[in-house]
Amino acid sequence: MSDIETRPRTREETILEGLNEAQRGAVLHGDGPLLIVAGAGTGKTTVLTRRIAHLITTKRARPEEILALTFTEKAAREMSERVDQLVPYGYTESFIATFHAFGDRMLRENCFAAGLSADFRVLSRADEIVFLRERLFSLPLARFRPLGDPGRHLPTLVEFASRAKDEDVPPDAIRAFAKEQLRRFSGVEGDEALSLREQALDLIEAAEFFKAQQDALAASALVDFGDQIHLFLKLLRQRPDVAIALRKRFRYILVDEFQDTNHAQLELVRLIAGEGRPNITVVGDDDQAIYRWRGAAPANLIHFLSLYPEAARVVLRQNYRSTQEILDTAYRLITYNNPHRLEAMTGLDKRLVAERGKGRDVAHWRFPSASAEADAVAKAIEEFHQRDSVPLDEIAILVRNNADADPFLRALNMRGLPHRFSGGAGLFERPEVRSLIAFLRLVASPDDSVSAWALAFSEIYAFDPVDLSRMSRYASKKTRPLLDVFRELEGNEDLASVKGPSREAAKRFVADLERGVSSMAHKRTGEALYEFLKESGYLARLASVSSAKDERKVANIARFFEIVRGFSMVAEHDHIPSFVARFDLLRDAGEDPSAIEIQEGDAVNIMTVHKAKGLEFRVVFVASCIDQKFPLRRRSDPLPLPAPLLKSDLSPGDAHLMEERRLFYVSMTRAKDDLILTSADDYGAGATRKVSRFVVEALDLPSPRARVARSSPLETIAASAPVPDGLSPAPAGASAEPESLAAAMAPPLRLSFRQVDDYLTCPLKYRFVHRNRIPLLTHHRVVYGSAIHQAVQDMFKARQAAVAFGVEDLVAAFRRAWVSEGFLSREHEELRLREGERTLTRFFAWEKAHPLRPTGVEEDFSFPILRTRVMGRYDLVVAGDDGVTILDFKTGDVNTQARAQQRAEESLQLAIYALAHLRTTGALPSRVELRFLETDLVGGFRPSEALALATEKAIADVADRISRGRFEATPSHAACRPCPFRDVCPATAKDD
DNA sequence: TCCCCCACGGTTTTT
DNA sequence: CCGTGGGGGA
Repeated sequence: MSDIETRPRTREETILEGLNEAQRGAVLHGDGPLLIVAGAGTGKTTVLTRRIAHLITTKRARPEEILALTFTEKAAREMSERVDQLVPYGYTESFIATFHAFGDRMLRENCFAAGLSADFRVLSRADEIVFLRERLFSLPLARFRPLGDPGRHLPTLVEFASRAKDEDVPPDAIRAFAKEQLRRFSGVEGDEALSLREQALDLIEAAEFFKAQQDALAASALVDFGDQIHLFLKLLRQRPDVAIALRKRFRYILVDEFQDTNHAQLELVRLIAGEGRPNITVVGDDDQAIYRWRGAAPANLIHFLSLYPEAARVVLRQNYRSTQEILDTAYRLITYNNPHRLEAMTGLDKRLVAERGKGRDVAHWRFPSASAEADAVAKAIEEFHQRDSVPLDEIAILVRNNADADPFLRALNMRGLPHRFSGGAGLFERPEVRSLIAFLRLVASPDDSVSAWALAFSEIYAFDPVDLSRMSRYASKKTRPLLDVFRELEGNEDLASVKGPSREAAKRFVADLERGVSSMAHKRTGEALYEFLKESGYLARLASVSSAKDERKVANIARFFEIVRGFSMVAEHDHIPSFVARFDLLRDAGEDPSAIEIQEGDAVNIMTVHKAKGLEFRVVFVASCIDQKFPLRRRSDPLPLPAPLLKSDLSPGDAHLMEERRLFYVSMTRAKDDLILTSADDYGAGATRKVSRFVVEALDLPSPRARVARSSPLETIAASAPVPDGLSPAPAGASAEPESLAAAMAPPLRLSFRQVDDYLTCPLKYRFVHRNRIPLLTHHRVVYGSAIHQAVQDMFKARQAAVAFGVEDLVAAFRRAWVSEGFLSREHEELRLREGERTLTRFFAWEKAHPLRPTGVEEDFSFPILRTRVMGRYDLVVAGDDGVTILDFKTGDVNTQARAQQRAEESLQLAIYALAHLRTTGALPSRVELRFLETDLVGGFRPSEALALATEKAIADVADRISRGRFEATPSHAACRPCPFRDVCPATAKDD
């Protein structure tokens, strides 16, 4: 140690000095297993790094005998660098890497022993999804019946499979458990038994699926990222010789962030380290385990002690980072996780002792609205920066999820404070990348008018909006692809009024597209895309105007090219159509790499708590501290792993809350000097939000309801701040005059149910579909639905005409109406065809048992509401003794009677039918019904006059807003997810 | 105190 | 769309 003391003290030395004699001996000189429990800000990595350096310099360990495993690449890099600095050789050959990198390398070194060919490939997530999808078609999944879109259930299954892997539950165990459940409940009656049986069946299906997928992957020597570890583990279990060789090779094993590793990784360490007294050091803090959803287990530390009971224990309590006030506040919070904490379980004392003294109080600021909260935080940051000279770099706003950052980003922008947001917010959402995607889509399917529209509208071509709208409407009217309209613009008399610049743009557009299509056959995706960028002149334009914005655009485009290149490496056929297919899967799998941020230098940090782990800042704001946000509401697993197979003994709810509390603990302990928790009453949803229970726990407030004293200097600012809730559109009163004038001038409107429905879903969607008339690509669900519909209508028309019509006629009608468009694959189409035939055959038999005698089939109706004419068509009208019933046939998975009834009661369509019948005949129908063809379920009711009048008012309101030109988007999860304009809509896009 | 209904809101990210 | 959990009513 003497060499250390002669140099000036560094932070590392301070940390080492903080250890008592025995601890220092254990950390630096100790042999055998060593568990270091290190709280926040105690220098975990430093101690580990020191130990590595000490092993090499003093204990004469050879660097290559040392294996150090970390959780992130960043941690691995940092550790390597610091070891390099400490070890006089100037370099080290120690294996310092993440678990994944280690598993990958070991598998490659032992591929033959593992039964893999030497050139096995590591799969991307998208590759894995492709595999899963292919398998899914061949499986008779009960609940996951690939009814509409087989890709829809993939996320559930993929997540299930990966969780099972992380929890280290083999498919066989899942299947065995499920079969046992099935046996137990097979004779038992009642709803609960039924649902347990159903769950068991699902589990069996999922386990089969999971197993089949694994076998398929192994057979083709493709391995997904998680499997590298699991395959390697399997190898080690089966081949003790490999494990022994590794044990000889890596005499020292060190693991950082031990609590963030999963069960499989713990076993990996054990298999390599062996029994006895291996030289293994793990460092972790159970209170900072925040990756449970990836299999991380705070109990790993306990588990380690049970594996190596003789392990030396060192607890690092000396905190060099924060003030005592911050530490105490955070500690008060985390003790609410007792008795499930290491301290409570083992009697260790982990209370942190600050080197830096007491410090200022932890504050909680509450505001009336989210924007007031954001404004006040931005203002406070400005003050910290200007008055106290805190560098912006040293200030962080921590959010629970990426979306929460929005108001803060806006507020910082308003004040001109530089900031960087490391939120994932989407590369694929950037306008410049969207344009490229639109180009690729359009090359792959030239009929895709949504993409054509998006690309034409983009800054690459910048069509005149009026002209574009006109051409688009024309395309829709003539049911031609938009691209064809561009192409044949020259001789088109109907579009003679299209202006010169638009004609130019269309010419360029068509030429670029045709070049793309002709390149498609012989060029790889990247090449074709690059050619497009070059030839369209877009790249040159971006490069010549060297603003920061354009630089970022170029950087984002470059990143997109990396993805294209990545695809090229694994794809068998790298051409645009296969890339587009793969891209869609990737996107469906939730993949969206973060866009480039070019903000360098001194800037405020905004990031999620997960990203902040391991970092520190002088001033930390923990934002949106309200119930349901932080802690975030628990979302239950769509397909839960059976409790007996889980390693945890906690209820899922408790485990979730404790994880969120650890997350809050992590965010609090990032602060060095000042910690401010902020919250607001209103986050735009109307209801007043409760303050987070964590704020109450940490600050020891009397009760969650008590209002925190607004003692901060920000109180005044908050009070005087305008309270825009972000939701209120343009002030209605101000522009009322011209709008009503516009309404009076507008031509009479014709509205169908579809139009009203689209407008209510999202006015912008209405504009896209019914105003701009962007022609849509056929979706397979539409093909299926309308073919079924057609067949059923044919049957009833025949009945009306007293013509014989058998089940074979029904199926024939179905086949006739079938259009081969929009299907994911040949198998998918076959599957859907068979599904349709089966459905119709069953329906035929069912209907024969209680036949309908329709008085009207596909009858048109139309009636006025003020100046608006409402148009529509009844599927089926049946006049009976007790009045008229109007029916509508539906396809789609409605499985329960309750659901069917609910759908009927909420159906705008049925309400419009009732209203139409009232207005056209003077009487309400006695009943309106939805009939679900797949399940033979019926939902219906007797419509009331009140419903009819309410519907009339709703339609009048929609008509009024349409004629006033109100098309503000109302983005929501429910509306945007199934929307065909999701990829091109500016309302879902993140703009600059 | 318990149960039912209604409104709310849609993760976190490693490789 | 649909689970969840809080709030309100009995």
